[in-house]
Amino acid sequence: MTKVQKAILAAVQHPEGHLTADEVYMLVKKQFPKVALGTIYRNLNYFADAQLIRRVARAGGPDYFESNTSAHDHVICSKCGNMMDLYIPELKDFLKNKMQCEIVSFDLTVSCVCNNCAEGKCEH
Amino acid sequence: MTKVQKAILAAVQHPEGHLTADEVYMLVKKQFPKVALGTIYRNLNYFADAQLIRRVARAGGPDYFESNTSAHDHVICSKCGNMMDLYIPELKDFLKNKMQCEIVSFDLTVSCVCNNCAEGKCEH
DNA sequence: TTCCATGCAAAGCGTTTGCACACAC
DNA sequence: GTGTGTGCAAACGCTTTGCATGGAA
Repeated sequence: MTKVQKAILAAVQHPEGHLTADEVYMLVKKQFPKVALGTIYRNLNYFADAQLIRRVARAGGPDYFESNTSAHDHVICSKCGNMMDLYIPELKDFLKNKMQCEIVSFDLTVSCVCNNCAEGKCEH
Repeated sequence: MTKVQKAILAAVQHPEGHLTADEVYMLVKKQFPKVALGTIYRNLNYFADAQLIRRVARAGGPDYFESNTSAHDHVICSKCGNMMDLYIPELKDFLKNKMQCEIVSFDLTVSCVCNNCAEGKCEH
């Protein structure tokens, strides 16, 4: 693995972090000023295919990349836009009972006002 | 309301239909050959803002537009790509109990093999 | 005449890709 | 030397936007 690749992986591996390709780009650029955005994308896709990281595709905005590859969904704060992990282990079975076809996968994103925003102390 | 606007609305109002802007464009073009894609988008957005239709945003592909504005989610067949409506009335309360923040909205898309594809008689 | 919807084309955004170079082994 | 990762720039798909025209009231 290349130095650049290590830096990209390290950037994404921020725990609980959900970074856009551009944010990864900015981080890696500090260490390797000549790195190209294409390289970032190429390697993020490579890592995602290899299941080392997970790509969280979003409509109407850039995709996010996260190191948490375990099955989970996401919450996005409608005020600050911060993305957080969401674990609902029972959801899969709940859905399975509602469908009349075999579930291949599912994608849930909940939008809500995060506690920090609700308390007016959000730093995002 | 303009003739073009009526044609756009009529195209989307296909029951159970989920059309991309481009598909609407093709349909309206039959009636108004000089119509522009920008006009399609402008009016689809206008209608969506007015709650006359609903925009179903998708990551990694064009958005869909549907006339069904009631609260519901979607199933997409992983084989043929056909999109269908999904009604799970209990889902909202189910999620409400799982979250520690106030839900603003949520978006669920289930991917599965539709019955037609499973039986090998899918026309899509 | 006034106004707003339209056609057209250009630009926008996020992402991918072709190509030649450069580095590591 | 051989090969694969890289920088760079162009192109991509979908969508939005600026602007001048045209049609309806």
